[in-house]
Amino acid sequence: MTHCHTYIQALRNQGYRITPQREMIIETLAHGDVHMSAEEIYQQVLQRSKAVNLATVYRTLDLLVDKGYATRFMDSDGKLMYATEKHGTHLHLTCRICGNNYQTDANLLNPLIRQIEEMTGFKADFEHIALSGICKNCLDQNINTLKKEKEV
Amino acid sequence: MTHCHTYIQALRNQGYRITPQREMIIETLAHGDVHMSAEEIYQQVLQRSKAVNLATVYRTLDLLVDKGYATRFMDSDGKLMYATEKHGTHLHLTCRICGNNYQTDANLLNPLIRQIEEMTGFKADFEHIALSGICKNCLDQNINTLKKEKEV
DNA sequence: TCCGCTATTGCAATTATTTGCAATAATATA
DNA sequence: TATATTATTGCAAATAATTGCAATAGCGGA
Repeated sequence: MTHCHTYIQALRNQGYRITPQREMIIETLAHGDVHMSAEEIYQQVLQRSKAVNLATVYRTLDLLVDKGYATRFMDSDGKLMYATEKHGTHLHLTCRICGNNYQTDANLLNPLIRQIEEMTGFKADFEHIALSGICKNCLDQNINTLKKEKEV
Repeated sequence: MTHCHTYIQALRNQGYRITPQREMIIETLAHGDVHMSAEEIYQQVLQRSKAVNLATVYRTLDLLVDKGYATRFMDSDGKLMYATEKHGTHLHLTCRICGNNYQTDANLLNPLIRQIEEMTGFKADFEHIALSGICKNCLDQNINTLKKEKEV
């Protein structure tokens, strides 16, 4: 059974109706890029069928997020993006000076997630986490500027 | 020197102009609740002076985020919130079944942040991290439902 | 103190996302 | 197969956040 059908079946098992729109949206998200915006998904679904509306895309994505099958997050430009667990846990590092994104080994998250479960019993979903800060490049090049920034 | 004046001085040092609007917005965010929405900040500033506009609030908050003095994040309802480092690193756990928020010891993040710095040289800002998942309560009560969810 | 430069603001328009409601359609049951 | 129930959709309106531009004002220099 393919990736997207897992979600579709799971939703059906929970009493949700499976419409052609929902199928196409889930498929597009599950088989598309690492992360996609609602508009991107909408445009791709439109190429297959006119029988879809942007509001429906948002609603379906919301449902997937509510159910834990997808994650909604803001990218470095503050834009809303969605991702499924297909690409696993993400740990992005965004430099607020140069704007570059660095991807780091998401396995670093595993101890944290495990510790939280031990301490609280909370079972975390896969996650897409973005940490903001300053990359090594900018730290090296802007040592004087940063010093001035912190002066009070 | 008080908390909000640190940011004001730092911005001034960087050549930004300090307007009465910016002062009030920064003060409200720095001395207000743990996290606030732009609208909440706007309403509070309005009580002190009519000389402010919601667009200005958003712009000032954006500037603070760009400079690393504040964090923008989505709360459990997908609503945009802002926070300063006053309340330190936050680690929220949001249950997607009951909707409850649990706050957990943010010190758990320290090893992760340290590890990232060692591996990549990336110096992370204070953060506000929200992990989605299922809390212990719901896990206990909904064991059958969850089983059904995962059936494929 | 005055003036010039230009960052910042208010306002209105634009864009992105959400919501209400009537029409449509998925699906269970007879 | 037909029907009933009601979830879901499309559409338009509403809300939340962003952007363009002329007016305003912060602040450095003379």
